[in-house]
Amino acid sequence: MPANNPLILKLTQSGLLTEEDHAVLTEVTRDVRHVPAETVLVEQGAPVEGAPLVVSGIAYRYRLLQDGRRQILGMLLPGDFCDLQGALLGSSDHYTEALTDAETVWLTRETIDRLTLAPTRIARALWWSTLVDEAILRAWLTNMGQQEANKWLAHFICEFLLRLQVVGRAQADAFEMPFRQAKLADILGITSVHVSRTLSDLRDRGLLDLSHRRVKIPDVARLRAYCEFDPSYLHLKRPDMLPSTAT
Amino acid sequence: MPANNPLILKLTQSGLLTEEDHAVLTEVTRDVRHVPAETVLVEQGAPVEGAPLVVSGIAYRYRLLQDGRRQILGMLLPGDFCDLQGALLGSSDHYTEALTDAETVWLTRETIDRLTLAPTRIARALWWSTLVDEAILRAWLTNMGQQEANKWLAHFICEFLLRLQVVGRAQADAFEMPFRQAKLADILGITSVHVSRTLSDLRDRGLLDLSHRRVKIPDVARLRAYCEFDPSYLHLKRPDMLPSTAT
DNA sequence: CGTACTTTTGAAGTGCCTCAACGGTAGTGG
DNA sequence: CCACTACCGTTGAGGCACTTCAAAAGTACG
Repeated sequence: MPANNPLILKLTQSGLLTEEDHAVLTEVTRDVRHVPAETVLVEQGAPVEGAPLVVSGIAYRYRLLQDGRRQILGMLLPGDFCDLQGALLGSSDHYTEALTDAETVWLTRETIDRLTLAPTRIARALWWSTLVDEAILRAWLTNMGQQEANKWLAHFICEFLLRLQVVGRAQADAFEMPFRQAKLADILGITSVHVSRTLSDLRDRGLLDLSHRRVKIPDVARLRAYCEFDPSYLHLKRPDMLPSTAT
Repeated sequence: MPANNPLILKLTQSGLLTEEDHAVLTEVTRDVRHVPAETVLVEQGAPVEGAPLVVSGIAYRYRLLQDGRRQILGMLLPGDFCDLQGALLGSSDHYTEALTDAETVWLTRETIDRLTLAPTRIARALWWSTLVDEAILRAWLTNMGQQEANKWLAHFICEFLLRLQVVGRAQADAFEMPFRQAKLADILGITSVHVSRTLSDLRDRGLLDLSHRRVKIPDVARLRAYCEFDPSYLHLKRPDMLPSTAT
């Protein structure tokens, strides 16, 4: 794995890691495996042995209801663990699936125990990362409960843009949307028909343009103000960082 | 603090603690402080020093929007940390407030560091408990996104009943509801008017009776089936345990 | 250039909201 | 024990956000 190991990039945001920790993390994330899009990485209910880590590409978590409806619970970017929760709790309460073609590293149960039971700062940094995941869930819940669809969609775009920028997968005001409107609907908890109408509405307001899988934001500050986006819940060191290299 | 320390009761569910760990936890939760209902325990945005633990009574987390609307993000029962997240991340992204009169213990930053940076199983058990909190958030998000109000309300009641039973605060099919319909509305993300109609609907179906602050469930299995309640996400050792002593 | 899939648009229906009034339920003081 | 007061919960009527069903238009790919 190259020097810009996304796990190290991410955990550095916790401010906890030392140089030696970098070496340990580099060593345990050596064995990269390629998976095609739509591969199920973790199955709901099944006992979990080890934890997959996303190195490149994007994955997502979701839950299924009895009638087949689906709620997407989170997006996993490079540097994110697919299911550290499941590995530590013993079983997962949701599915995790590759959204795009992706590269993953599977940490074994032994490696996880070694990292999390040892008196290192790595354990705390990994804990930190699950706490940030939890903070994102609280933000989603707030939007789902209190905001109408266009503000909630705008908020999701603001969050996704920023998270992509952190790992160098977005420009300052644009990025490639790696999924279709049907999945956006499963994220927001609305129908794909309404996603289409909501996108038209935001386009008409000049806040957001999504076409040909590409999101372009005319004025990021205005979009943020519109949906009350406050990035502090992501606990980034540089929450207003801007440009970076593209995909 | 008595022998039935709720923190120990809760963390025992993780299956990680030894007898020595119990002694350590007993020692750090000695200094109980009483707070009246509606006391703000953790403020959104403020830097967090130490973490309050609920010993008796009930607290809850919430977020405020600019216009004053509120989304409740979780209920905290005896044995739950109010804001371990905030203590570890450095600042909290939401408010935590006592719902009823409550007893709390404040763990200092030093104690938290000692417990979470040491190579003990306590650190893992505390991490385990934040992961269960996260699993509850995923369940709430799924209900909020995919279920109509009466199923979501029923699901919340099933979860709350079970969590109260674990700490001995509910009977097999009934419990005292410690809050009014307006707060139930802020939990579910609907208006209090609609909470009232939804409760009438569930009462008419014979699934649930809430009156004079007391919830009575004629047939728990039927209510669970109605809202697709599957308690595995709570990661309890005995998910179908039933009776216990009342408050 | 056709085929399959996504997105858009329209029309009608439903769940939930808003506003407003009425009824119930404590708690307080006479 | 009864008034008075202050909420809380219930009910009704009308409106809006989102859904459902269906068809048309746009897009990607062999």
